[in-house]
Amino acid sequence: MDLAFRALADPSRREIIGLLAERSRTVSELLEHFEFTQPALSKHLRLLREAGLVAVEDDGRFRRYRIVGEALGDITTWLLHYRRFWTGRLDALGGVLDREAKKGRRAR
Amino acid sequence: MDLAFRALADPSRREIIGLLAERSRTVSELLEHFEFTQPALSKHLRLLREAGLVAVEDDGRFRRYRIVGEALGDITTWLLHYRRFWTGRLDALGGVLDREAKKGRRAR
DNA sequence: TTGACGTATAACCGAAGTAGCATATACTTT
DNA sequence: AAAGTATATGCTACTTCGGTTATACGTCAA
Repeated sequence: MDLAFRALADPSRREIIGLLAERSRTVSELLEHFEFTQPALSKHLRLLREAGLVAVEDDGRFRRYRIVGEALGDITTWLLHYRRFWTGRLDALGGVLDREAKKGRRAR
Repeated sequence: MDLAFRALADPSRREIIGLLAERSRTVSELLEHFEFTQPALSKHLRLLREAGLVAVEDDGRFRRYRIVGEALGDITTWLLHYRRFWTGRLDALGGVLDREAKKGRRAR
């Protein structure tokens, strides 16, 4: 989990996750959204890969990145152990989660 | 959020959160659970403080630490935007969260 | 008031992370 | 095979991290 938390500690990498959440993208597509250089992006992607947060797939001469949910799930599960500490938000959160849980059951 | 994610990237600091989740503790109480020195612990605690994850209160000559939920809530909320990526776990998670949501409603 | 206790900070260390530039690798098209 | 495009890695300089020892400071007890 260290790697996942560390990877998400950087705003650019969180933004990458946000972009990949919309749809999978190649490196050059991702690059359009950032100011920094391509090697810098590749390094961010490597960290995200090593943290298990994203995966790559060869796509001709491109490399297509996508989100891998498991690592995100791991750390979220860890965090949810402490959800009672922000119970002020439990109303809003609870609503969302309750709906989500129902959806989950329905899908089963 | 950078600081919170970064603070949680260290296993010792996550353990501190776990200990403080049981109950608030003084520095020396926390120290019993670790191998490293007191200054090392103080540094971890400083990072957790700066990330807004914990707060201190003077208690005579002791300093008592406790969890502050808001920062945990912030990052968890961020992560939950991507929960659809680990829907395989949604069953187990959904069960927990559903119960939690019900408890929230009951407590209201 | 003196001394022990509890905690924080400072100074320092080696290891590891970060950013920019240059370069290597790999696939595609001609 | 050559040239172009897409992506990854190396290198170097700089910063940060996690730990240590030494020390400062406030509080309590005697």
